[in-house]
Amino acid sequence: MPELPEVESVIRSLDNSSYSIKGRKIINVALLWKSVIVNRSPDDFISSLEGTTFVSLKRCGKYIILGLRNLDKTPSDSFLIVHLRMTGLLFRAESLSPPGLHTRMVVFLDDGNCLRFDDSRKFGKVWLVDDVKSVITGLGPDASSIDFAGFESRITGHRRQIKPLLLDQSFIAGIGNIYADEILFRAGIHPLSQTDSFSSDTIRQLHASIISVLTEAVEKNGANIKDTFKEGNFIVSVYGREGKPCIKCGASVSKIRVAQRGTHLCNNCQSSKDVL
DNA sequence: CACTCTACCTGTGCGC
DNA sequence: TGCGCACAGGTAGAGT
Repeated sequence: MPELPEVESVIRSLDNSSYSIKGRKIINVALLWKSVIVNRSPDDFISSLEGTTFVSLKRCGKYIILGLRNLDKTPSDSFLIVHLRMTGLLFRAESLSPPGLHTRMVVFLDDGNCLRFDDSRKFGKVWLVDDVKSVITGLGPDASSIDFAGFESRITGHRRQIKPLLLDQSFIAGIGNIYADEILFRAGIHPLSQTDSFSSDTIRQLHASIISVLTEAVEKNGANIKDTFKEGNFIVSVYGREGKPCIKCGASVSKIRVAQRGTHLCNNCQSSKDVL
């Protein structure tokens, strides 16, 4: 389940010292499941991509933004935007390698490689736009780099349960279900806590946990959880560990539902005193 | 505004 | 063995 660290890892795998799609020209596109494209007809999508060259890669929250330029046209800049949702995989492969059962799109490059989008659940989405803002609207500041003052001023404007707030991409961008549980565990905060009950110390602790958990996970190329395509090395503390001993106190890790999401916590370490 | 529910999908793993 | 079903989770949109 790609969240901010996993998406960051995808970008780094497409742009590093041993290989980069930057400078590669698109010579052909195969759409194996047409509905993956949100905002264009398949023919328009393919013809608009062909002949363009990748010039930039960046991440906004969980969105992957691939900048393109067509040297034969004016205006020439466009953006291929990819959201992996839950099971999407975006990776480089050799053009001659056969597509998989769940391959939805293949972008063939001029160096014998291709950019492949696989997605078993078909939740992932792809856009081709001239203006990134037309897709990415209302996204909050990036969770991996938000400063304390900004975080504090945003959180004090809300009266909500903390876990759904962390998952709200318009509040801060990049956190998903796994890292929300990890962040709240590290901060010692119960996921049902009401944000308007937080002391300034609690807010400071929460902000520090967001930064430290995401920074460590990015450094380790994402979470080490089965089912994620590319095994990272970040070891989770509570996610998926229900019934197992808490790594801090040894009590049994609990699983509850919060906002319809499976939620893991240690009742001993994550104080319930702020819960209504 | 806060929250819940549903839809979108399909692979997995459970109980019977 | 195989069937049915709950479950997994990111996001949008409708409803309470």
